[in-house]
Amino acid sequence: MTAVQRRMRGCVATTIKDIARRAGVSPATVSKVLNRKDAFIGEETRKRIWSLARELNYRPNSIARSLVTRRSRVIGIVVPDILNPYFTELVRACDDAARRRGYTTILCNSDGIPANEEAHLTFLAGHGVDGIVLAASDVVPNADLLQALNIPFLSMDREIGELDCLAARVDTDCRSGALQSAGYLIARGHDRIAFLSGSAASANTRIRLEGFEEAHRSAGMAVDPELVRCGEFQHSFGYRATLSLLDTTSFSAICCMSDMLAIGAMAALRERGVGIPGGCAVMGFDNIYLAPLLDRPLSTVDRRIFESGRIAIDALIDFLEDPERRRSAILLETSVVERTTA
Amino acid sequence: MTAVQRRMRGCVATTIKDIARRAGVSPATVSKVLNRKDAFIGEETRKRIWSLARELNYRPNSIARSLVTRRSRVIGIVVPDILNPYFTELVRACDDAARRRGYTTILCNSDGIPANEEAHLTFLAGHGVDGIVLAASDVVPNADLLQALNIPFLSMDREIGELDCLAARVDTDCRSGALQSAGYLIARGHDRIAFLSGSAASANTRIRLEGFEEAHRSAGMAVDPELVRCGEFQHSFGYRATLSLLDTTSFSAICCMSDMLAIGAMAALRERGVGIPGGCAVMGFDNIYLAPLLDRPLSTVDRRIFESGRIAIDALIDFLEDPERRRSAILLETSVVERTTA
DNA sequence: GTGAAAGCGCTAACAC
DNA sequence: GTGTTAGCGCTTTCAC
Repeated sequence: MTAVQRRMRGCVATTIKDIARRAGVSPATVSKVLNRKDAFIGEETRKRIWSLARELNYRPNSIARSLVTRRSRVIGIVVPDILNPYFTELVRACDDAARRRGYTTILCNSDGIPANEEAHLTFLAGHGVDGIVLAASDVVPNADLLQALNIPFLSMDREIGELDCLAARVDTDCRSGALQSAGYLIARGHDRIAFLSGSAASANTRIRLEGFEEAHRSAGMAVDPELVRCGEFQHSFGYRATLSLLDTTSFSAICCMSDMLAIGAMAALRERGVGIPGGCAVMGFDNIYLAPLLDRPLSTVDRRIFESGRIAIDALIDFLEDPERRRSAILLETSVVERTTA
Repeated sequence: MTAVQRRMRGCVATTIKDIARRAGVSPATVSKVLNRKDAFIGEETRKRIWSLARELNYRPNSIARSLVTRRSRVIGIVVPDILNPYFTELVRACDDAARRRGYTTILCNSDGIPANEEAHLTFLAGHGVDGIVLAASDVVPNADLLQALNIPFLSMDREIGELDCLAARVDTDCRSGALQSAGYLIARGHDRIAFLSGSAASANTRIRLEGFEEAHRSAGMAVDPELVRCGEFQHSFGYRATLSLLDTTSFSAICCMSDMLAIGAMAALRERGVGIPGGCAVMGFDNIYLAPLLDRPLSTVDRRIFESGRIAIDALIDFLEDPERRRSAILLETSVVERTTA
């Protein structure tokens, strides 16, 4: 339909054939010149072809090119939800990095639903992406599918077994991040610290809880199970959990495992008239770009989100361009950033 | 290279030919069945083909399909910056809507730089997208380029002349939005209201200022030019401008033309110890998903961001599928949402 | 230095 | 009911 439309309006794009005809050479020659594989092409012809290309406003049809080269220079990115500021930033970082290396990205939101994720994966494969960045908080990826698709991918923020097409795994050292966060609070004299995190079943939560516990251990303290609340990494859970904590126990600080949890927690504290950090200190995690912009700039643990996106894309593209360059795991260090809430 | 790799590992994907061979029919027959254009195909053959497809794990190669059909079922989305929550939400809404209709999106961040925007536009054209959603706050699009590319597009939140390939224009009625916002504040007894907006040169600001002024006019009041500050729609400008207002004049409310401006303004007010809304009321604009989640839930003007994305995509796809269905301009109504800051 | 030919995986006329 | 043919726009091998 559209094809017909275009033709009707006389608006078919210029192809290398058009250029070839007008330059009096073959399409092959034009292709060589335009792709700079023109070592053996006469200076004269080369000039003619380039100027014709400009004049006729030639734009390569990358669909056709991909079909023959079997490379699309497109990378798929699968995240749970781009509305989550952590992923917004990660996606932007990946896109920038990819673009710098001449690649484009296609974004997919899985909403953390395995079925969606699988659908996206097969979709991306069908669309001929060269590689995939797979990021998640909780979901365990379908390793079989990944294997079957046989398309190079990079796993971000999640554990995954050895796979032929795994380019690398990049992860934040969240254990150490949680340790730093709790350590920071303990050093400031807090001894009843609440812990808010995502699903209790997820590796992400388990690992952070380990760090949290270790911080206590090395200070000769124990964690009161009453104070650890696991649910989701989202704002709403931070709000609800804090309200519930306030109702049932006492504490002088909250160690949140995401900035959104911290934002939710602060809303609850404010609602109950608890001062921050006086009545209760709050630590976030991630250091999303909003953290410093809040009414009350949030103290948090920096995960170097932008950098991690760049590193991930670079590792993936390195692998695509030379499969020998496989990296096993890249672990990013965290650091506490002190602002006003703790 | 990659192709070679795959072949080496013996992992070429199943094609329609493979199925045809094993089913003892021609590729054409397989294509017909798989595309459900199988009115004249025997029940028996049909069954065989489907089961073979499943068994061999067939996935259509959409690159090849696009090349011949000249349709990709991909829509390009160009926004200034996905980190801006307004655009994050818009993009997510567009993506959801597109997906529901069987399309995918490719996202491009222009950072509001015309050169980037043009690069993205030609890039998207080269990648065979069926249509483009072009969203911007300030940038005036290159109409010539759009015309030359001749690819259907939809203009979002910006003015644009008549163009052959313009599917529709969707816009929020920001004049009325600003009017409502100022009217709301005036009705609550404020008579010195500051106005914070984006670039003074942009149509977006001009239109909103008109609404702001009209609200004053119809209340028999005048706008003190001292109180209107134009710069950017971003947080940092809201912060700086509020500080400067505080230093130079007096006012009891701020009418912000984006929620991010409001967030910046509130940070400044808090820094100076001005209570909200007691010392100064704050109205936002957009109603981004963060607005209700803030420490102090933000009163604002709802733009129905999600809905606008859906409407835009639907209008664009309607046009793609039937160019008769061109819509001129779609204007979305705003409404005040009252929370805690005004 | 350049071109002819083959083919990427798929669809669409039209023939049988 | 099904197959044949002819491409889509491009790259690439190999022949000249």
